[in-house]
Amino acid sequence: MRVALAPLVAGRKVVDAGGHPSAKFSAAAQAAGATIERVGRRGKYLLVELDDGRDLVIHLGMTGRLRLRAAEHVDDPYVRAWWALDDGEVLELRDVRRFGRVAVVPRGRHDSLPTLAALGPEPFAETFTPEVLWQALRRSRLRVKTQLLQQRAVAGVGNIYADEALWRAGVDPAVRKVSRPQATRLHAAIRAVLAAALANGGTTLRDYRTVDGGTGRNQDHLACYGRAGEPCTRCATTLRRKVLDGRGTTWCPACQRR
DNA sequence: GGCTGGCCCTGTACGC
DNA sequence: TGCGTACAGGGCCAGC
Repeated sequence: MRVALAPLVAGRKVVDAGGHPSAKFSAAAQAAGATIERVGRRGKYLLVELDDGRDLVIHLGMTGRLRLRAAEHVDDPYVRAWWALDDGEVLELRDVRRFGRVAVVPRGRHDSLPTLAALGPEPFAETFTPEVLWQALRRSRLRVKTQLLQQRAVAGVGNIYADEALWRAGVDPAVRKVSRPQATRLHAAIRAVLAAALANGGTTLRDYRTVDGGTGRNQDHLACYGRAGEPCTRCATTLRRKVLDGRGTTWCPACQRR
């Protein structure tokens, strides 16, 4: 997403902007008048650096999608925020379920976005090591899957990739204590699952789209998520599903023993 | 400070 | 066919 978006908007001035009146999107208008310097990313957040020392922070939520279109008016009730650029194009955040979020904050000041402020290391950063993951996980008594979703131990792992990584690592998503060898396997699994997702262009379940409007292919490569009732590809045991701390969770009761 | 559970929101699937 | 209900999910927040 960031890679596709950055060359299209960097250097462009935001001549006008607006957002849905809800608290989640109304801040979009505050970017008007600023010029986009570069586009960065932290976890699931896009950080659009503005030339006036502020960051436009965009979280796509579950169903959010950014797209560029020509300026002529298109009536789309699901556009929650928009930024008109000086080249005549409009960057739009289309988010059917309004789970996304937009904020404009002084550069690096992310206090208003607690999850971003407390975000763990990037999964492919050198600082993210098996030891770092193990130390982070053992600091809390939350279930291991819940910790992954909190983004504190590592950034960018959502529900789908948490299930996939835990399955690949052979770790029960419900455990509250992870051994060092389990953490090592989980570290490798997280990187492998995210690398595969990137290589496949993302995971398309219902509403997800890439920046150019296409769909990802990773859903065709999922080994665990969404396959409850089907045989585990590793041991042929029937995969099961349950709600864990409010999130749908699929796991193999044989491969992922406590 | 850490943890839990509820809430937001809307399209889709399913049962009646 | 049409209606009602359950479900999905990321992150915030109130309450414990």
